[in-house]
Amino acid sequence: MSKGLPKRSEDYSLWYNELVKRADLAENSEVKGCMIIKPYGYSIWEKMQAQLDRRFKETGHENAYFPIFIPKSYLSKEASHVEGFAKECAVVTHYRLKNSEDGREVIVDPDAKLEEELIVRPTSETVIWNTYRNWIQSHRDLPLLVNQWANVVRWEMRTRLFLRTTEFLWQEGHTAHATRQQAMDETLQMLDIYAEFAENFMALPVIKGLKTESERFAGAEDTYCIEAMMQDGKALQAGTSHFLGQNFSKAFDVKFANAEGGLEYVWGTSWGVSTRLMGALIMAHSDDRGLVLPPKLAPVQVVLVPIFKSQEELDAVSEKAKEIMNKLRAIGISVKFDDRDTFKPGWKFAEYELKGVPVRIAIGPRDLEKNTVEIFRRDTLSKENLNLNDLSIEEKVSSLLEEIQHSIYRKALDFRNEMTTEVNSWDEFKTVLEEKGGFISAHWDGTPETEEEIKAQTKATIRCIPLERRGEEGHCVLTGKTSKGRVIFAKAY
RNA sequence: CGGGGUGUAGCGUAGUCCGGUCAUCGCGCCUGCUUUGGGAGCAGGAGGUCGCAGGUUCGAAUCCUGCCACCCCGACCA
Repeated sequence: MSKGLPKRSEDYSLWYNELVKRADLAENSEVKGCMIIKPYGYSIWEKMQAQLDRRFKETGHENAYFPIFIPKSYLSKEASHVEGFAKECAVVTHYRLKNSEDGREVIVDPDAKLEEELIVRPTSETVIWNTYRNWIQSHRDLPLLVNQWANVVRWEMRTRLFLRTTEFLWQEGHTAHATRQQAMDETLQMLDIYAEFAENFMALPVIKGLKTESERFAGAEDTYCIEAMMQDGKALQAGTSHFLGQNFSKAFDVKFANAEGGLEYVWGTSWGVSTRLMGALIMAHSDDRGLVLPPKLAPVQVVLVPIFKSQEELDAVSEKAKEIMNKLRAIGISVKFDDRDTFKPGWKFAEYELKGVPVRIAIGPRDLEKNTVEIFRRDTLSKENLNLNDLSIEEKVSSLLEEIQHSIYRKALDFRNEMTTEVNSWDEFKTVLEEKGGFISAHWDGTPETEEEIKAQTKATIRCIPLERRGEEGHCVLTGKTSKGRVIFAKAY
């Protein structure tokens, strides 16, 4: 078996799957469609969680936890919500097991049938709005700004590690407001938080936009999203923020007494990002050697690899390595010193590249003589010899980490720009989509019928109507009818 | 649920048409020696109801029947 990964350019899916497994991020569970997130992968998710959670708290949100089980009747209360979710849910019908007659296996006890089935949450709007009815009476109870970190289950037909798994981890915010404007402000605020997180921490450029009616969340009045481009030119929806209007407050009868003494339905939002972000992170930056992690999310930012032949050499090198490690840790850089003698340096180099550690420092006997180290950056694969007499290692590493963070963002942005094409005719649309891929910026007549027809012919969907688009009248790329502006088309995950 | 594949050691595989020293090879694992600045070399070793159940045969990984599981393409989708 070859030790390298499959080539990204040859088989993108195979490359992705192998990378996820080999870099120790996750693996398929024996339970179909479910994923086991391994410790290394989970530690990246934890870093993402920490940053997002910090921003949620800074903007006044609090965490809470709601049940995983939803009585079936709750799901029937919001008509379009039923449409959107009813088909893909796991259902609990019984609450007890018993031994079979011959005692050789465990069976579902037929006597333990639930009167009302419980649905394993595909999302929590219904349980939460059912609860909000009791929490909200007055305008003084508003706004109610709650987030929960949870798992949800959607019984998808086809799954893919991180991008679409039967069970996934996410964060879902659910807020209630006194006015339409406040709810809309919240919706857009959270969209901004997602976009900033993607760009500043994941080094992932995203397009903020509005979903079309057919791509809208079931039960929302408007769905906003951030869309990212992967290295194969396909689009990935990386996060959504929904303006729910009064749909759920009406369905669950959540009213408040306003300052004038009148009774009104509250205005809602919900917003979420999931472990799919892990998939986005992996697919956006990685190469044929493995993962490339942005320093701000790397569980290990710097790895120190000693080169030695004997215990004496290791002792001498270790002393120097630990000195460097302490200096780096003192300024908040996460450092791992890998002094295992069960693996050789070359093996370690390859391993940490596979795992995406941004910076590697190698120190051997030759370095001790000259007071140097070899420093390697993962994103560009370039090596440099540093003389420690001439510079401060802390300053060097910390500026290098910043440089890497910036550089991989820039690279992803350049790629996206290069892979975004403005097209003005149907022939051009099909040619570009087929031969180049990526995002296509084109005029659309605004009808679901046209959108559907384009999807049927090309598999491309409207990823979003960008929030920042210049006012430009035009003609629909398919029908030639008038259009108020360009939208982003792409094949999507 | 449609269409196409595949099940052989922890992983990846050869062998299946043409039944008979055929259970192959690589990775990984274990032991020893030599190695250690880019995934080490050599020697030895452990590990298998060939997906399951029947059948044909002197003899089945191989042929036949049934079942099961998984993968890929579609429908579904954060």
